[in-house]
Amino acid sequence: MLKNSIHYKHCFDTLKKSELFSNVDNEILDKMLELCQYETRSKGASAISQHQANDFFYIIISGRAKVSVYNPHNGREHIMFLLNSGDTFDVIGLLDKKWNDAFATALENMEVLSTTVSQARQWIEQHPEFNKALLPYLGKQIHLLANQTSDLSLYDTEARLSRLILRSLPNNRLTGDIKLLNELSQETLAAMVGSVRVVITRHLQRWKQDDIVSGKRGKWSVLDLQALLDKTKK
Amino acid sequence: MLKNSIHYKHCFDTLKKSELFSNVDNEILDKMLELCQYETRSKGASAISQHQANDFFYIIISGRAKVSVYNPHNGREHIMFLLNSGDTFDVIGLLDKKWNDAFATALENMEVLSTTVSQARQWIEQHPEFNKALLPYLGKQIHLLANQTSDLSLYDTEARLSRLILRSLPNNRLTGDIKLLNELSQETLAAMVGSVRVVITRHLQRWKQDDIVSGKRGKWSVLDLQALLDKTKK
DNA sequence: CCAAAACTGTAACTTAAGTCACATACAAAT
DNA sequence: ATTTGTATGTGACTTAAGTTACAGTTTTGG
Repeated sequence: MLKNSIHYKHCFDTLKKSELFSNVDNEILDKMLELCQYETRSKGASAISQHQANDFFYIIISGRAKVSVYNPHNGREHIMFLLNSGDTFDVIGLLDKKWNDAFATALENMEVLSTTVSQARQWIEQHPEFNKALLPYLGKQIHLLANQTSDLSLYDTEARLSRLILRSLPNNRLTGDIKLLNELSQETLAAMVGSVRVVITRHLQRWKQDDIVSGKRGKWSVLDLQALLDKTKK
Repeated sequence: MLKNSIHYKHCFDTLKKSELFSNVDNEILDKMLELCQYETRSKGASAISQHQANDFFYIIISGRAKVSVYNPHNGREHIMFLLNSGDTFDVIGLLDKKWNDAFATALENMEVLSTTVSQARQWIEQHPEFNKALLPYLGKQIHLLANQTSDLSLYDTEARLSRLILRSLPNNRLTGDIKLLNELSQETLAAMVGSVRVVITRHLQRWKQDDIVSGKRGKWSVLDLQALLDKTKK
């Protein structure tokens, strides 16, 4: 991307606010941006496919994406990560060469910066100070995966759904509207907790009967936080 | 550990053969070893407990350990990793500060090197060249977790068990004795695939009836590799 | 070498959580 | 406004995979 691009400042500022790049020196960030392409993806587009995996590396400027794996034999999908502004795809693929099962799909219209995986790898090698941000970022990803693994193995669908919801609540506001529930379809929620749509609907309706949540169809609120907490511990 | 310790050479040689430390310069490895304590753990001992997590960092010299999470409400365990000679616990805890759910237990008598987490972090910061080994090592851990997540979410217990077995087969020898099955109890296998012991027994006996495997009680062999492969794809 | 402990095999039973099918409700588009 | 498509709510049915219980077998440790 050329520095005089109309998108340049926007991208620069976004990265400056991100966890991964905020501490990178301005001049170095400038150089990095020059190596990237500014691209857009429209809702539903797969940002990268299984087949071209490992060829490109993306940094998200705006819009959300899901990273998922599929089982072709029963058509089910599992969503491993939701990616937001400042996130990358696929940082895991930078670490070694064997990550090709997952792929990303745009949930909304997106702006991304793209470069090649080898270029990104080079960049990491040449900027060891970047590891100060990279290692904690990787740590977060690992925690997310570890949580999913333990949830899937140790808890039932009701507990997993309540855990997902509670984890997504902003720390300061422990009740009221549930952003997560209201922004993602039940189908998507199901794919995030490793279940299917009907089961999610069932739990939500049951909770509604028991006055744990209220609302319907994309307008939910938590009424009884403690009850929801109890559900996570079965 | 003092350089004249009787364990010194043994430890040094082990690390020299490990993925993570083999490329560290001898002199630097010497310095590192000086900062570590040589300790032993007997079978069944928890190498580290949930409560003291993040205080100590261990490098395994000999013996195996499991890293697991528990659900206290139903008593079930899930094994996230098996650790071998050259592995560390907990490398994930080095990345950030929020990893305290998992704990390690010795499956056999073990020799370990211990140091503090802050010391290990310092060491990483002071030796950025170490990242060349660390990043792929982290990549492996992430792949393992990602595989577990997708297996748990997308496949049934039979597929998960066959996947575990097939992944553990040495690449060169695709049939014959199954090392993994024969060294781990069915209870342990169950905890690795996110199921319970009886279900594992059921599948194994069913496979035996169908001439896919043969043997019993810790002496199993694969008879029909293709059939086992087919099981992974349901 | 023997007793205790741990592991394995099997059966009967229960249930969470799938599948399938369809009606309804809302949203987007022309 | 009407149509088209997507998302949601609900019921009937099926089944994988849990739970419990117990007997037989092998290993371990004193």
